[in-house]
Amino acid sequence: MPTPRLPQTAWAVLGLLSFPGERTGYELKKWADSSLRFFYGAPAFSQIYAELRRLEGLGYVTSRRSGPDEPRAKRAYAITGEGRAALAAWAAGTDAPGAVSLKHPVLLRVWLGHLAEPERLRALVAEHVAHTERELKGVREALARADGVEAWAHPQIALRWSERRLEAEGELARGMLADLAALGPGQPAPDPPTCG
Amino acid sequence: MPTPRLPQTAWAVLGLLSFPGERTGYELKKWADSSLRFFYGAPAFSQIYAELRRLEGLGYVTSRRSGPDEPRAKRAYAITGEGRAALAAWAAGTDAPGAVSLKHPVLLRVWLGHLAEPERLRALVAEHVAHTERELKGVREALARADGVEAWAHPQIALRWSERRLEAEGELARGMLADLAALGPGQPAPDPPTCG
DNA sequence: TAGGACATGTAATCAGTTACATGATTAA
DNA sequence: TTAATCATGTAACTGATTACATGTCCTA
Repeated sequence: MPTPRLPQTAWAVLGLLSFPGERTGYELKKWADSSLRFFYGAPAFSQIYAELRRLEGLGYVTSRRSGPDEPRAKRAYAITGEGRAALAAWAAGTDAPGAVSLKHPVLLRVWLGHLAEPERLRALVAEHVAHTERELKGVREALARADGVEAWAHPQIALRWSERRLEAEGELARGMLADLAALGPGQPAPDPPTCG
Repeated sequence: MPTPRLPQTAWAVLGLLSFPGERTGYELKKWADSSLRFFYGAPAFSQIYAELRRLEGLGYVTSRRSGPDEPRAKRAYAITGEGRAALAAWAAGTDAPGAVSLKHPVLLRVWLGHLAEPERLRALVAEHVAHTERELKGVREALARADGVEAWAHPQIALRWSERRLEAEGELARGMLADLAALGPGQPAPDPPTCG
């Protein structure tokens, strides 16, 4: 059977399980929140559980419930040989990976800057710089946790990339602040919303 | 009436119409493809048309069909005073703009590098560098088109940000290539997919 | 006169989120 | 004993894409 076409998120969830050990959906979500999210985003709980069910249907993971047979007992998942093979086939796929998708609400507002108060715009970007700083802290913590674990060499590279990318994000925002300032006070204030 | 809660994409489409002139859905799509996409992504044709209908329902845009009354005649849209006021209110909104969303398929594969051939991984990232170069060309063309038009000062800042961000993306990829190389040939080849 | 760009739209589907419900376990 | 965290799931919705249908206008 050829590898079925699955959304990237399904491969991401399966990927989370490709590292040694078995884990619950809840744990997967926590892990995604603390590292996957820096370069791919973290799916909601409900979607992780849905993906796990789909992957189990495909035989890519197996689950073991740890309460005897209460409904909704804790359920730990592990990847199967088949799952590992399918994931490797996907990773090796010679077709181009999908396009990078970037949706940047801050930029959207700057782009529309002609309708905003210059000061408000400046504050928005400044807040983004501060937020980026906080994100950077998060990525560094993840990096510290992954440090020295030989099985996590590649995740570490991804996190290092994320760290540098957040540093760049801060730089970029500061550059934009300068561009905004260079517009000068000659810039007209936005139309008063006295519509007609 | 308070500004209704709309998806960011609706504001983006309305934003496209906030610059002088009236345009068709088709033109909006072309414009989104050549500049909005670098920092926010470009919605599909079908979605642009859908958003335009919604915006017209809200009274934020008006349309003028240029064929007499054939169905599906060319239809040019323009923003209304109400639309401009709503957009300005949204832009000024003190609530935090949504989170930056980044989905990077290349990073997803690098993160899962333990299942791939090192050489394949290297090729993947190298291709990404080449792709980034082509994107950079696109952004520079857009920048050239916007050059000197006083009404496009803010779009220009957004494009300048995009240019720098693509330069950084290339840098980042090259850094990752180095990290990958530093893993050395001591790295074990992936499990042969002889599953069990 | 054929092909490509212009132009608009429908239908089907899907990916993904939010809100909600439920209950066990653990720590203050 | 109360709150937080752990843990799993359903239901409803919606944002957005893909594939398709249709037709005009312009140009090589």
